[in-house]
Amino acid sequence: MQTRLNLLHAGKVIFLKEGFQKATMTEINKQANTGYGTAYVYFKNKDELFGELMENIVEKMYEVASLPFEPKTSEEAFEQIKTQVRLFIQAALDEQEMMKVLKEAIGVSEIVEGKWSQIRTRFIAGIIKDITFVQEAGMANKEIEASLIARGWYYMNEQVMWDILLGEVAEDLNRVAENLALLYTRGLYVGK
Amino acid sequence: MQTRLNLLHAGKVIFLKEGFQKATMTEINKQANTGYGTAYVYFKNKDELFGELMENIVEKMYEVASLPFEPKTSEEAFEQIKTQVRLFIQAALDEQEMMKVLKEAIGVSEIVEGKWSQIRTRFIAGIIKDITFVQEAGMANKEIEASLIARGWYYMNEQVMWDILLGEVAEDLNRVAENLALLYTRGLYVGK
DNA sequence: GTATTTAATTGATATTATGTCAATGATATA
DNA sequence: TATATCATTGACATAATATCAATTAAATAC
Repeated sequence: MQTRLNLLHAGKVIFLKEGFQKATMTEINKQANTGYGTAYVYFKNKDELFGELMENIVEKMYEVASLPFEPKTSEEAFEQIKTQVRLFIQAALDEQEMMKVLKEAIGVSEIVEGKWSQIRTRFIAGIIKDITFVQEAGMANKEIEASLIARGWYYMNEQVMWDILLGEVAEDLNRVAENLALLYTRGLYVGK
Repeated sequence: MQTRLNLLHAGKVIFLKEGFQKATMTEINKQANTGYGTAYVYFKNKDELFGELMENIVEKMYEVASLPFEPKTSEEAFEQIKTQVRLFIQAALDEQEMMKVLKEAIGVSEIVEGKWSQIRTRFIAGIIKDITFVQEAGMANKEIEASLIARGWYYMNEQVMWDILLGEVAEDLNRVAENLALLYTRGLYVGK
């Protein structure tokens, strides 16, 4: 349906210009050259319209979350983890402006929060699998509770990603990935 | 001023009952037995009223953020870090219900987001100091960039704290603190 | 080619919340 | 007791939402 696509496109324009909270259905309809009621025919509300707009981001994130991880040595693990951190942050940077709007929307809209939360869940599930793998291979500390550490490790990555996105972290992507992966694999302290 | 205190108290009641977004000035005034306009005399808007209500939480968090950290050995560091994780999460749990509302408000209100962001900044600054201290004492890996790792470590703690608050993490506080501190100090992988 | 059904579009309407402000009421000071 | 100051109020203008009966357009039948 052309009108629907017009509205989605108009929505993107308005969301990028105004941010999530300030964007209004009135403006989106105006931008799409449709009458006020029209947007409500195709979308329950603003949240749902944005929900559709974030779908391709969701897909890309799912892809990153399901990357394979089967290192044979700790060194290999370190390298692979570094790569995954880079890919995760890079995926966000590829959609930087929409991601900024998305961050705002997560805080405001139940629907958007729900979708993002599913991304989180997938990542964390993936990391739990990875940790269990290296623990069983004898590479990793078995005292560690995979579900907890997976959560912590994911959050560390996500939040640093938001900071980079918002320009609050100066360091370049490689250095960030290197540091995070280093802490994760080797810990902060030297000499056991 | 009594009216002001009444409004603050009423605000707390309504925020706890309705959450941040659903709470309205109309309801708060009703709860305080004041006319509609009165709340606007004492507070610029809902955000500012909530901002005042979160002040004691802010204070408590600042206290936790400025706890001393001068370990003499890695073992001592581990213990102190574990304690600090526990204190941080416990401080949040002490105000569990208000913290839930706060989490919602962070996403919605610039004012609240700003205040919470200052808490973050203080914690991260404190952690940078702590990392630099142990690096200079030769206890910690000097390749690591303190500012990056401080950020990551803080975020890991903050997000896990929110999860515990919302009942999304089953493990008990000690186990959580133990695991996070373990990852932070020793890393996930064994045998260098 | 016209009539009829079905689908798409519309904007007026009811609703709900916000923030402002002139007017009123209460209290302290001269 | 008069007057000045301060506190309180609720009606109002504004802005956004979601709904829906009415209109317009398109597709199908005859």
